[in-house]
Amino acid sequence: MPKESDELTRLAADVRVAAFRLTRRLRIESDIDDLTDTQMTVVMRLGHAGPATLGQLAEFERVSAPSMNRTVNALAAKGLVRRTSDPSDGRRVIMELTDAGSALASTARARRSAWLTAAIEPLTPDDRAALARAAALIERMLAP
Amino acid sequence: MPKESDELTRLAADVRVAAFRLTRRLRIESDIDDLTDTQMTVVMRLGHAGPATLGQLAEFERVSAPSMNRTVNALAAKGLVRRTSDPSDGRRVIMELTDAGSALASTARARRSAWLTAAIEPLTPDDRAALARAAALIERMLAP
DNA sequence: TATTGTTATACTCTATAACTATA
DNA sequence: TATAGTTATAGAGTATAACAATA
Repeated sequence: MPKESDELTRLAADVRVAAFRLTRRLRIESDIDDLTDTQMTVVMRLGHAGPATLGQLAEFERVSAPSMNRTVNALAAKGLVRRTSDPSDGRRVIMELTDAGSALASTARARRSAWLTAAIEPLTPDDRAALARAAALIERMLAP
Repeated sequence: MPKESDELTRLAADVRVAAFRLTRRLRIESDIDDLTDTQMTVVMRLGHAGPATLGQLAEFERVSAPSMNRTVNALAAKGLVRRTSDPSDGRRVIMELTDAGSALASTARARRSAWLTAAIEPLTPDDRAALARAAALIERMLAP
């Protein structure tokens, strides 16, 4: 009979591997020409979490401010992101998606969902419940 | 009462978001100085799936052969990866981890597992079972 | 003086095209 | 001729340091 800690370690490894593989696959599904991974990540972040300052984006993506500035410049040049100044603090610049940027985020989201929805569709109600529960558990783990 | 398809879409979105967030967090946990994300990914791949040719690595990581060649050069310069020629086909070059590379992969794996194991440890047996089942389901979805 | 963003500069990652060696 | 890998060159991402504007 395996030790309790062995089971834990095994489960952690299984969850980790599943998350990495699924993420990789979903990223492939949502691949969009003319946008690098970095740029796509920022578009998805703005689409999901709404407008953000340059510093917030840099911190979340864990890149330097100059690096994020460059990425935002590229997205702005493509007409996907718009800069507006914060009325309450002149130092701050708010980044938000343009209509084209929102549309692109929606398209990418739809592609990802399409693949995953098709994969989930044939599952039994019990299986689906397990997935739902696991997703909720992970969200709880990640919560501050 | 929501339509069946709405539930599906919602579940797919929840699973997708959970996988992305967990992956991001796990990547941060395994951050190791002096190795870029790309380099670390290749080390983990070789550690997990064993030796591979340059072409196989490039295809799996979805980068060009020259790009992967450069990454492998960097890893070889750091003493983490070793090139050996395929005895059965002189064109091919097999990449494999050195002892130092294997050790580094183990360290990264341990760091990731440490965080996730700690997060799973306080869960009830039912919750753990849901995670295990979800991980197995995802592996099945990804299977060819 | 501290914070937010930007510019300057240098190094790494990436791709396409051209080249070498082997099948 | 086709395939696996490498080298050459150019464009994009990244970081640190220095600068500008606002709090």
